[in-house]
Amino acid sequence: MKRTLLSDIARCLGVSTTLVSLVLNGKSKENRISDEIAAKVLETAKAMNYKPNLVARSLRTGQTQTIGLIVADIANPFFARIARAVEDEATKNGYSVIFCSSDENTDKSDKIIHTLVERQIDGLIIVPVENTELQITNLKESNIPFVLVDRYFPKIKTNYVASDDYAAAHDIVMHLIKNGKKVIGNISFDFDLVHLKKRTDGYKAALAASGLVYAMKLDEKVAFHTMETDLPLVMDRMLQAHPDMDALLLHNNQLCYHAINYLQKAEKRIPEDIALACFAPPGDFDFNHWPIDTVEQPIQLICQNAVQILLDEIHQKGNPDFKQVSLPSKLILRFGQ
Amino acid sequence: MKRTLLSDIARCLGVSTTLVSLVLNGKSKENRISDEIAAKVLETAKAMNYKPNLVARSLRTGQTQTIGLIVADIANPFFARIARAVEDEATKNGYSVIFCSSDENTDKSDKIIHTLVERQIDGLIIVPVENTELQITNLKESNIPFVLVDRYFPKIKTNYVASDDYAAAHDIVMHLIKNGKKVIGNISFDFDLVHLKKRTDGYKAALAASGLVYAMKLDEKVAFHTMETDLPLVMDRMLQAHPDMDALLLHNNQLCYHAINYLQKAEKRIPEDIALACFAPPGDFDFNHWPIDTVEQPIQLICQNAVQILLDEIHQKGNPDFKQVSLPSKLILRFGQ
DNA sequence: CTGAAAGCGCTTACAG
DNA sequence: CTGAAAGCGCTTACAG
Repeated sequence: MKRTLLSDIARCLGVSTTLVSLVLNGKSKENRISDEIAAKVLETAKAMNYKPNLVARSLRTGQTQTIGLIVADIANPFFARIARAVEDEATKNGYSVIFCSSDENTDKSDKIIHTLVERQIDGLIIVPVENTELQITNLKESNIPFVLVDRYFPKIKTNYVASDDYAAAHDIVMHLIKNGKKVIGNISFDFDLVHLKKRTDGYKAALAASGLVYAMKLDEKVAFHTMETDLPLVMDRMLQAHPDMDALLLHNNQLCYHAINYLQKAEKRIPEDIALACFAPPGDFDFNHWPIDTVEQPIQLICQNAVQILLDEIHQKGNPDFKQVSLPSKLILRFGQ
Repeated sequence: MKRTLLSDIARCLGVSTTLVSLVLNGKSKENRISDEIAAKVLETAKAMNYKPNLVARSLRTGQTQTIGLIVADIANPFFARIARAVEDEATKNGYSVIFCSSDENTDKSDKIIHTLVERQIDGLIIVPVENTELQITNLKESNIPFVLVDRYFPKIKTNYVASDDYAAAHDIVMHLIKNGKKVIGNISFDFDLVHLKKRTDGYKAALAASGLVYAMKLDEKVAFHTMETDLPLVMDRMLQAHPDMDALLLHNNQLCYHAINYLQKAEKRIPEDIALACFAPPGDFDFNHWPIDTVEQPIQLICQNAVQILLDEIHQKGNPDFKQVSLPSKLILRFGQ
């Protein structure tokens, strides 16, 4: 069955395509099109099952009503939630979203950005990979609106929406301390990304504020792609240097799962012997057997803000001021007081 | 900075856009374009940082190199994995993917399909919602290639790739029985979808094959959107009717989390008092404290197959035969033998 | 109140 | 070996 075109409707009614286009786009009033003919157009379009070709419209208007979303890995629940939140906010505004996974890989990130730009997306929501400052700078120069999310580069002036990692790390470590923990470790990733650095800074600040000493051997990093094998080695090292370690802050939920695994094998009790706290997607530890403190980032709010900022910029091109938003996380404290 | 067009390159070199287009699309040889000029075109395109406008190309060729993906909820880890697997296979073949969440809602599914069709996607991968037979039939008539995934409608002839739910349910219940369980419950969703029915059929078959009686009060369903509150009520009813219930098959992982919760409150041991088995995304219970049997569907294989079938159909339009694939799941048995 | 015509940026028969 | 021209299906000044 051939698809109906604007011109089919026009021919069928003996009017111009201009007329039909105007009516179907709800511009009858502004163009003083008679109610009678407008009604007939609407009716005929429906009867002929007309569906506009959005590609043609896009070529003409220069707008695709599509935004690109770049995350590290859509299969990871944290990014899956970001995707959903972006989708909802975009859909509400008539936009669709094309997603791509960067796998924290610089080259892949570069390719993805190019593809998305060639596809003429109207804007981009990006969870940036480390060492992509140049890609982001180039993007700025090409005048394509974008908003960084979850992470950002302090040296580049861009829009971004992130969460308050420093405060969250500080506060959750304070909770550990308040519950008697004194030798607290910190495990991050070896990414050169500022949000991780801020978490570590927050951790350090909490120690300092409580008069606890900071020990280098309790402040470690693992490689993201090999965390499963790295984590036990790191924990071995930490416990060897500080056998009295009694709590641990982990920079994401997967690290925490591996830590649980490690502690079970080592027959340490959680949280009595070693308490765990980590950054995790909302709800992630709700059904976990062990009471683990988590920092839940306000994903939905972050994405709503990000999409809104993006759409604002799309609609008033050439806006020179950047929006930089930091939203508070939620602490879920599952043990002690 | 203005974007470079084909015509800019042509003008710059004093050749036609035809020439430039042919070269950039790697058709120099077929059109016997001199190596010299081809090289110059390539060089200039690079120097001018040319990025083709894929929207214009799409309008001309009638192909968008985009596939639409409709899942129930991209934030759900199961569907997030589907998204990732689809993305990888699509990207490998030069396609991008637009995703949409249906929320198991018929109207939403209808809207999404329309939007995607208007956007001229070349094909669709769909996890269909219940009661959308009509939508799927209409899609067939509009000649847009599509493949159903995870679920399908037995009454409609379409492409689909699913997993062998009957065998998986049968086999995992057999494992419960083999380990001494005799009063086994089954909790599904109240969706009118055949894959769920097959799971229940497999459950029944395992009971029958083992000489265990099937009890209606042990075979229950909950409403998807209210499972959290429904599940405890259902389990109350089951245990009231059969206080000796010693195992339970749950049709997805979330149900299982709520069941764990329930059993902990009831101070029942897992698996000694009541063993649990469920369908779950790969790896989902790897870090769980309780040894729970899971059926892991071969998501990656399903999606690779689905995308391949879709692309085959896109490239040889009017292909009349439907591919219907059922792939074996993997059983992860975590207790007993 | 309505229509003829140009144009978005490509690709691709067709001609030479 | 290369180019002029049509056309994909819309939207939108512009004219009347």
